[in-house]
Amino acid sequence: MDSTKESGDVSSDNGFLLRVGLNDNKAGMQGLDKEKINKIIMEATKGSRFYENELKKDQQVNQRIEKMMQLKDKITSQQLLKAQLQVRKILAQYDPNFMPVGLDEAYLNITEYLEERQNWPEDKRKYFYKTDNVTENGKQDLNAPDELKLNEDALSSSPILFEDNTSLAEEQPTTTTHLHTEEQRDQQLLNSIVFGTSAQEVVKEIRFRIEQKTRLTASAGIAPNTMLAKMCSDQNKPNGQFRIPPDRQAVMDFIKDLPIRKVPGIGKVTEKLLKALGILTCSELYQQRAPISLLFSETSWRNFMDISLGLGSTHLEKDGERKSMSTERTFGEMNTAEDQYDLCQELCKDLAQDLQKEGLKGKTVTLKLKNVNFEVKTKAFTVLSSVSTEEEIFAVAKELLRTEIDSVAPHPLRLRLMGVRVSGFLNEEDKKYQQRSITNFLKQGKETTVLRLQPEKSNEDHFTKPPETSPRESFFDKKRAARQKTSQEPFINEAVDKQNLHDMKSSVNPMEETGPTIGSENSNEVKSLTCPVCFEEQRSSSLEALNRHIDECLNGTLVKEKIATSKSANLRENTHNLSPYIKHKTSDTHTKNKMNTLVDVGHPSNVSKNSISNCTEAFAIVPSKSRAEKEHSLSSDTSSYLYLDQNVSSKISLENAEHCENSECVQETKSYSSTAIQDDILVCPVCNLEQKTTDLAVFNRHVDVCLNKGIIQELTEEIVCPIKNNITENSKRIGSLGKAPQSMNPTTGTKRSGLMPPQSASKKVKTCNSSRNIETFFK
DNA sequence: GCGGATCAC
DNA sequence: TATGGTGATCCGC
Repeated sequence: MDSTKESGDVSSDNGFLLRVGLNDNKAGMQGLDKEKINKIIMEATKGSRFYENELKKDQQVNQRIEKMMQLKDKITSQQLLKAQLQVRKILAQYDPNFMPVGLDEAYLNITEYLEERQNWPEDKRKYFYKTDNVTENGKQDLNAPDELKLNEDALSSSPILFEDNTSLAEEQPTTTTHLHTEEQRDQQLLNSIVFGTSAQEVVKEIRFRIEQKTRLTASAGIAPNTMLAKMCSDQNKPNGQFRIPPDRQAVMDFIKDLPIRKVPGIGKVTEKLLKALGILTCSELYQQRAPISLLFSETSWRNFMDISLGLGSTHLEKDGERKSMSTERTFGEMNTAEDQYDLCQELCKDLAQDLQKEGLKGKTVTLKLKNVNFEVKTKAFTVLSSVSTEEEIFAVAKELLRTEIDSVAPHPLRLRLMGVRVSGFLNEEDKKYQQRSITNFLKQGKETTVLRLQPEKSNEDHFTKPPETSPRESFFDKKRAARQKTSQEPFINEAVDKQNLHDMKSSVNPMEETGPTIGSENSNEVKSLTCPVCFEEQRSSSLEALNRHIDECLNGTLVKEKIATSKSANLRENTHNLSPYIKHKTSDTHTKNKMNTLVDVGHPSNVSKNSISNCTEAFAIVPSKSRAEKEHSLSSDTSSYLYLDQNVSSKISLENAEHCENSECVQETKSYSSTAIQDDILVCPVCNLEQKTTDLAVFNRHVDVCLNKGIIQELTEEIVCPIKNNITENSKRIGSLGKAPQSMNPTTGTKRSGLMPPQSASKKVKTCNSSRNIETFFK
């Protein structure tokens, strides 16, 4: 914000000097001390009517500029949006399930379309292009459809953007119906083009239509899989296409001398690492597979091998659910805590708005900081419930920021970037569940938790003032102090405590933030005392007695709950209903290694130097979202990848049994075993009692009961939603597979199965143990 | 889960 | 060319 203001001032100064100051562009004026002279002029004229008037006029011009820029942003974003829609409409005709990548790329599987097209009459494959003056340059005969690259002159000299022309011939690839005169007819025929039935032809057609419609050119790659298609699209970059036939030899020929950097997924760093091993090309990647297997992770090695063999994904995954959302900002050095908290809150506000637009609630808040030395640091914290509002996010982010500020005190944090991210989104089911449990929890536990807190005086406004440095007493303070054996980062403890407070919305101070989910009304009135842990109403009205009870409850000494150890199947349902601590994941099928045909359509009118007139204009029109995005759009491609499912030659498969092990499963196993399971003994993190059972479903149920005793009944009565997961099977694996290799391919590995609720067992459990100190705390 | 790092666009 | 912004993933803890 400051930087904007600054640059605004600077530019207006410059503008003003342009008006009043010395113009040294004239002949014979070079070499003079321009600045000095300008200074003298300014001084001399300052205060004069002329000066004032010039100033006024200059300001008016500045205002005009500002308005103009706003308008420009508006226009450009609309136009780009329109172009995007148009392109997508076209692509959908070739593959309704095409996969967009970003704003300007897409993968298509045109196998089916191609089959269908084989029998199409010529008329159905004929398109018209419109030009301003056909006769002018005589280059309109697009007679080179057999060339790999479309006649560039022809394509780029058809610069009509059919803005409002809905009767655009391109839309109706039939001939004469809308022609009125012979002349028009001849004209149209002259400007028509028929595309063939091959993949190459189809892709040419697509590119042609895109350009006619939007004036954006595109590059394309056609290959047996997405990876190859993408690399193909690079081959004839500005406004061209390239095809690798679905043939093993062709693939290997293509791959052979390809620099590894061309491979999607291999970036600057990986390139350098491999280079150090003398690996520059894909074939060298294969030759050096032995050392690579020793020097890189299993995942990386597999990925490298896939690359060197030309293997890539052959199915287009639908856009998965979003996994995180963030916002960040770069600025000139910011070093006062106050500014930093303010900015942090602003980011939270923006993020909250974005989250709410998509109706998302997440559990993990991550603060990202970049200092003036460009060093990046992230700090994350996961809450027990979820966050979505500005206040909720800020409550966490603020604490994360506070730690960082404190960590360098008394020096200031010298920041150049700050960002806030929310991840760990709840699915619909979780949302319902959380809402229920939180409301119930609060209903029942609110008063007591309020009472449990130490009185506090401050009226501090957390949102605008730097928070005090001394941690406040809170719900868990005593417990923590008593139990904490390992020394923890002070911040984390504090944050956890505060978050617990926050979760319970149990502000001691009514002036303090009160979340929207629960009002603070009556929070001072105590009618009954209910233990927030076991939800049992307490007979004694003595707060001390209650506190003692809570202590005991947390210690587990009061928990008499006996969990049945039977492994009855219906536990699965219960587990699900209560809270899905453990869920079985389906393994993603590793389909990657089929040799299929993939096409990559298009680059953007990559503003190649020779087609600038054609493309620049179109690309200058870019959404207003960010300057960076604009620049990016100016320099990159609208590529679409076409995927042809022509099965081919040798199927080189790296698949083996390990692929059955979904990486998430493995990870779950690992983390779970590191938290709750040790040597097959399950210890409830709430009551701290050893559980006799080894059945995780049973164990989970116990944890549920422990945590949500009051709510459980209600939920089990109301929600019946059987799941298919085989928990028993899963639970058997857990513990024994703790060190199973993570074998998924990065492109398919960590995608969540659409059928499965995203909350994994480990996540839930880990949430309970939500941070290291909580874990310790419970122990 | 956390934090650092890499990568794509 | 360098720098930004957003989102995803991996890896070692």
